[in-house]
Amino acid sequence: MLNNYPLWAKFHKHQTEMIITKQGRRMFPFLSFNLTGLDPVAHYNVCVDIVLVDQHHWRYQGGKWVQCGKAEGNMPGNRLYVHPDSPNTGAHWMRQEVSFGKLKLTNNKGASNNVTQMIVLQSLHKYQPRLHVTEVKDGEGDESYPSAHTQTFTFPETQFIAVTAYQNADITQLKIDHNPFAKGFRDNFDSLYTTSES
Amino acid sequence: MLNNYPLWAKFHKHQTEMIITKQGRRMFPFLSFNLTGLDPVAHYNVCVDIVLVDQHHWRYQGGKWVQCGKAEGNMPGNRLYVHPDSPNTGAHWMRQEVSFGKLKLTNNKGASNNVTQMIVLQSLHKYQPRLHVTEVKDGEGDESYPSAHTQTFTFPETQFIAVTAYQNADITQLKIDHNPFAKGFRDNFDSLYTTSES
DNA sequence: CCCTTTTCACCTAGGTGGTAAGAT
DNA sequence: ATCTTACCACCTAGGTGAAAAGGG
Repeated sequence: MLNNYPLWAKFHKHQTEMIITKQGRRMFPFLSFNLTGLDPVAHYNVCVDIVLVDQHHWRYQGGKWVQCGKAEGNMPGNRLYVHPDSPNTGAHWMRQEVSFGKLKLTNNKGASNNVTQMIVLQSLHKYQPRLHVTEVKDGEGDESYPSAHTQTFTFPETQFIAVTAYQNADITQLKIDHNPFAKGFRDNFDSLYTTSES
Repeated sequence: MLNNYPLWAKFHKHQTEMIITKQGRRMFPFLSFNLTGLDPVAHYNVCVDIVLVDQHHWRYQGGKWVQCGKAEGNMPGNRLYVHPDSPNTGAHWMRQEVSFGKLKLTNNKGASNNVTQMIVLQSLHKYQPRLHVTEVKDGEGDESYPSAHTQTFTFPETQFIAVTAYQNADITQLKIDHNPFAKGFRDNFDSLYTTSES
């Protein structure tokens, strides 16, 4: 049901890190799911939120992530991202993978207002994304937090630590190797075009 | 209610042309509307279709568009484009302008299946886009053609002739002057940076 | 000292009209 | 002769990690 599980697993083995910036940074890998078992003609909201895994700061020290003091409780800021296709029919959600490629992570608490594309996190804390599928009845708005009639799914492989700069070089390399937008940092431009003529 | 009326009017004075291609071409100007008077908590589909204005071929001859023979009746192919935010609440649609910047026009009849982002037209025919706002009840799908409870709006300034290459140089120049993606064809790169230091 | 922000070159992704070749 | 297609250089738009600069 987690669509790109193999990629997530590769990162998870090294403790995934996600960059957060003021203007917002996409996740990589991004969340992508296959949904089944919905009523094709009922309407659903599909959304993701991101919750703290524990109440600790984390620090990268001596090549390892270690816990370090207590977190500052729950800070204000939006942690819910509603999929842009919401609300939509069960048939729509099951037709193809449901991806969150444009979800952005930020540390800018001021961004919590009006910017529904951003989830506000604290750097150096460990987070768990969750998927929510909520059936909506006519007349309900499209912005209520999932409550009744909500199914929630959690995939431990998608846990990550929010950072403002990568700490573990293994993670950096995995990002460079797999994110198309980081292609400029790959070394594999060697033997530039051993052209078919040469 | 037509949001970018002044721009449409400029083109309309010279008889607007829209390029159609096999893989689909965006409209420029694109359709953009401000909606009012909806029930904030009801759900609506918002869509655009494009219908023939008359039953004639058109030809650009001696600097003018002239009618020329009869059209081949209504060809098959999708002429309905559902706004990607559909279905959504009245509050959503009224919150900000509703734009159709990603709607694409094509002459590829094979594209009518599966590709809901494309509207299939015949070259050298004159068309009229129409806006439809349909209230949807729970349980109805998201793909039915507007029927009952539909308001339809027609703006004559958005009429255009579909072409595979521009005929009127005035239209070409208006496109170049106003479409950001055509900036490379503007002559206004003169006096390149009369920099503040020089 | 550790963490965050800014700026940058380098990419992906894809929307323009011009032009020349192709099709009818 | 007229219309269509394919390809191109040139853009917009924006997502990367690196590196340097900034902040507490």
